[in-house]
Amino acid sequence: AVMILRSRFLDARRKRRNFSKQATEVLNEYFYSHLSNPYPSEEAKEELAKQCGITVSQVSNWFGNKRIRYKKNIGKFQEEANLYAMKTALGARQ
Amino acid sequence: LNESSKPSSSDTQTLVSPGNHSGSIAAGGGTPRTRKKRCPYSKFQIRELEREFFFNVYINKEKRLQLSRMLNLTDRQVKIWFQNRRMKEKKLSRDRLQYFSGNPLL
DNA sequence: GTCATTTATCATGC
DNA sequence: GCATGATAAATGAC
Repeated sequence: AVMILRSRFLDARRKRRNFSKQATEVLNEYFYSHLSNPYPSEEAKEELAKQCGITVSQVSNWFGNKRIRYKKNIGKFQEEANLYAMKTALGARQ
Repeated sequence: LNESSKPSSSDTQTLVSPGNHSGSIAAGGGTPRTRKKRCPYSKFQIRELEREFFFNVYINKEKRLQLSRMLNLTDRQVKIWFQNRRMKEKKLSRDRLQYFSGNPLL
């Protein structure tokens, strides 16, 4: 039984699975609403992890990847940025 | 394959953009200092590093110099490898604990 | 020394 | 075929 768990643990680490649509939504909302300083605190990471159903490490990985990929090609993310800017603007109006 | 990642003699042109580590991600205006390009180590280098890591998680200066010469790495690279390896071990322990602690065993 | 990062690379999903 | 998540070198703060 232990060996089975161990092998499953190793496999779970190796295999990559995309996050849910809702999780990506939450992460993007935070990223684009903090675009001037997209570095969530440890507490914020824990809250995001809770909301998204992922681990704090996965939140850190997501923000690390997002920051570098956004910086390397801002143009590619312009549409996405406008979308979430619009979304938060409408949300604040309610 | 790749046994040499040491900047032996005059290799200092495998260097890249700065280590922008301050606040925003908008590329800071000045000081484009150089950062060494990330160079994955060979299987042989990893095997020897892991072998030493198994004996002691903290490596002393003499073994470090010895290893760096054997693997054609700088002593700084060996030092940093051990630092990163200790962090990896810590993360593995955290993940194991989280995975095997009370939760669905699916 | 630790540790949050940056950056490139690897592995997988689709 | 790239998008995406995870990992491996390398840096810097402390």
